[in-house]
Amino acid sequence: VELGHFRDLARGGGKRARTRAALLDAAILVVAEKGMEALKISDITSAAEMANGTFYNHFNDKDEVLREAAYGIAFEISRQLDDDMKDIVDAPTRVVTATNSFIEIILHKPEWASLMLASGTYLPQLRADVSQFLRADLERGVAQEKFEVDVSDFLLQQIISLVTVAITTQLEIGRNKALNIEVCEYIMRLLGFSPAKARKIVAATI
Amino acid sequence: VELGHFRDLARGGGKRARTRAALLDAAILVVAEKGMEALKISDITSAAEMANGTFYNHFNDKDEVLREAAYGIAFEISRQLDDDMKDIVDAPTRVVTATNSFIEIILHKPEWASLMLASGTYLPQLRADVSQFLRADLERGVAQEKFEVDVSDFLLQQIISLVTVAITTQLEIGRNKALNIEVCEYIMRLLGFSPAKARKIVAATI
Amino acid sequence: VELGHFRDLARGGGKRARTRAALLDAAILVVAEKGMEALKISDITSAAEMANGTFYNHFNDKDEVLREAAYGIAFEISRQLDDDMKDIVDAPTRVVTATNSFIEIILHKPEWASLMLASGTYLPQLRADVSQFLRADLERGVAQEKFEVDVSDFLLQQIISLVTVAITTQLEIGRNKALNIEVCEYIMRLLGFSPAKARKIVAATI
Amino acid sequence: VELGHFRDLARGGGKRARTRAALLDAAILVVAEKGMEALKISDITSAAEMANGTFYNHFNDKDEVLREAAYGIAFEISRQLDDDMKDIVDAPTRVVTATNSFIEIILHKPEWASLMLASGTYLPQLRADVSQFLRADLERGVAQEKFEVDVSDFLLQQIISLVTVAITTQLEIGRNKALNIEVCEYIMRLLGFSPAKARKIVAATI
DNA sequence: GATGAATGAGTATTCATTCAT
DNA sequence: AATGAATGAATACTCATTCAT
Repeated sequence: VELGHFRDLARGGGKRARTRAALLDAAILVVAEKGMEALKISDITSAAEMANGTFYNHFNDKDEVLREAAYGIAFEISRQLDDDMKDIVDAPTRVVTATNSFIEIILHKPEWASLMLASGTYLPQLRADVSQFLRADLERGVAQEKFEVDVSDFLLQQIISLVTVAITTQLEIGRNKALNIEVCEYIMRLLGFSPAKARKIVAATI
Repeated sequence: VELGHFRDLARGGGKRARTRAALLDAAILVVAEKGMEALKISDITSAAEMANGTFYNHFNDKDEVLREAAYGIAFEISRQLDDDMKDIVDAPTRVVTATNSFIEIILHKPEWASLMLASGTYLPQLRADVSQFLRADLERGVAQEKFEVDVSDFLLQQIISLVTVAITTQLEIGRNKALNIEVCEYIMRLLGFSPAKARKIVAATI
Repeated sequence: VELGHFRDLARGGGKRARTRAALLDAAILVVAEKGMEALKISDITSAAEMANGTFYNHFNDKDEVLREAAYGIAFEISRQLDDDMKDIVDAPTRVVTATNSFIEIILHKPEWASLMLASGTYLPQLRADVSQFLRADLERGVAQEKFEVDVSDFLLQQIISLVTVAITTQLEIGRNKALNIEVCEYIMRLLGFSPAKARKIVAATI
Repeated sequence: VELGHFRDLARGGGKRARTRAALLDAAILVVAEKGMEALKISDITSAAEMANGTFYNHFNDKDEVLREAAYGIAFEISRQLDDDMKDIVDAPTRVVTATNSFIEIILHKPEWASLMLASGTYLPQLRADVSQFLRADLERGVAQEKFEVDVSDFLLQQIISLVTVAITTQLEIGRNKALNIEVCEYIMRLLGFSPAKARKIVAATI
């Protein structure tokens, strides 16, 4: 059988770690199915095929398990993004690659999507952490005199919101590569490139 | 005392209409304070200084009162926007004006903001209705050969998300005219204008 | 239009009497549709096309309107039964006639049935009042040396229960003359007649 | 202390089974005290000395607990009746024995009576199940050329209603053996026996 | 007298949390 | 550590009753 991400990490660990991992995986699945609001502890434990009381041996409350799951996922996504981007120096190429890879990673694990998107609202710290990577690339682009913007939190939020829309749209209507290209072009335009230049950069990258 | 929007409309109406209006106003306030998820019927009735049973004389459930409140607000916003825009023919000017006015209207009634923003998720029909105005202006801009985009639902969602971020940011950090200018410039860039042209259009408009 | 029984009686009376009568008629209808347990005051007033507050101008509570309606119906049934029986002296003939007529009257006004049947449980006084007519005929039959029974409350209840079953069965499966004959024969048997004699008496009467 | 019927059955079972049994016993008691209509979940749980939420760990709603209690009681009554009747072949003797034993069993457990009697109305299936035993004995009696009747649902209802009256009367005025004899004689009369023969059969049996 | 809006006590139901086993 | 039964606070919703118009 296919294990969830956390159970996979916990393979070979102790029983406690494996139980905990199973709860984290279950929490992710349940959020994907029912959303964060409708989430019940008993949904998590029954998805993990455990007694409901077991939950409290590992977490104090709903928020705790969700926070931990969200950070775990975010960490894994960062790891994969780092992999994809470690040799790229050109800032526009980095931003386009990051955008496209991020969307692709999430759409390959759609059960992660709900939690990630909701965390934007529920876990401001997570959003801030994630933003730092983007901020670095934007500042790099400004330094390279490629981007014509002031790098600010507001700008970061704007770009993140464009990416978020690209993800939610594809979760609704199904995967669609063209939308990835489209959103990358819009981001490039937003960063100061002309439509033609934006198209060229994106086409050269993904 | 200052009345809420609905009580204001209901002035001179019958007792039933006034009570109903008070509940709509109260629902808006409570959503602004606690969010839509945490909303309890008893919050609404106690904010309206009524017995909880009174709620059910006027609405069947939470959704009904929220839907009605959201549509009422949307209608009022549309009315004001129409006012601001009735004589503008240039598409970019229309888009910039609409964006700026919309943000200003919401920020003048911050208690409307939560409901409006949440309605994007909860009332897809409302979002679709509102989108039509924007779509018309985008298509006008394409016809005028000012905008270099394909008008699609995806594009509409992208632009709406930029505006949404501008609102939520100002709700958090306080009103800031510069952000209105910034988001309008980004939208102009996204629609195909160069940074310089975008700046000029926005500066000429707001 | 056809009026209910009480409005019919109240024709020509004052407005107050007519409103009251309309409520009594409405109560009967609603009991017939929903049963006594599910009965709501607002059901009665809306069936009577009145405001719910009007109810309390005429009755103190549910029980009062139901009691009054039940007695009114019982009185009307008695009147009709008296009519059918005033010239009959033979006790077995009286009992068979009463049984058959009672069932027929109720089945002609099926909206009366629910209230009458329920009143057996809810209004012991009504049941006792009605029983007196039957008791008189039974005692007459004993005096005539036709019935071989001790007349007791228990016996009355037994006979009434047989009649009740005949009514409820026909309310469920539809009217069926044969069941009237059958129940009359069973009552005659119960009162001491042989099956053959019972059949003859019933056949001669209805 | 004396346990209720279900707790008695559940002795030695697990905690879950015992709690469930306690709720079933409590439901029976509460129905006996207040009737089925007035029954509240909180009545049941407080009679069982539990928190109200516990009810929902075991039953979905009122109907479910009542249905289960009614079937449990009916099963126990059947068991006892079977015991009393297993060696009796003569149909009239069987009917008289069954009638008398049924009444006696119920009057020994008066808290069962309300539920059983109400179940006639609320659980048509239960009534139908119970009727089958009576039907078998009536058909046996017809085959033995002892009973002069057509066996029909209507006849079954009639006899059941006579028994029901015998029970309710004794619940009201106290136990009274003579009424058992009386109702058995009436049933025998109804099945075609003369008063004298009916008396003899009943006297020989109980 | 009639109206019907407002009231609020009463009840069912859910679910996070505890804790004995 | 895991279990899962029990708990009870929280909340939605109903409807008899009141009372100002």
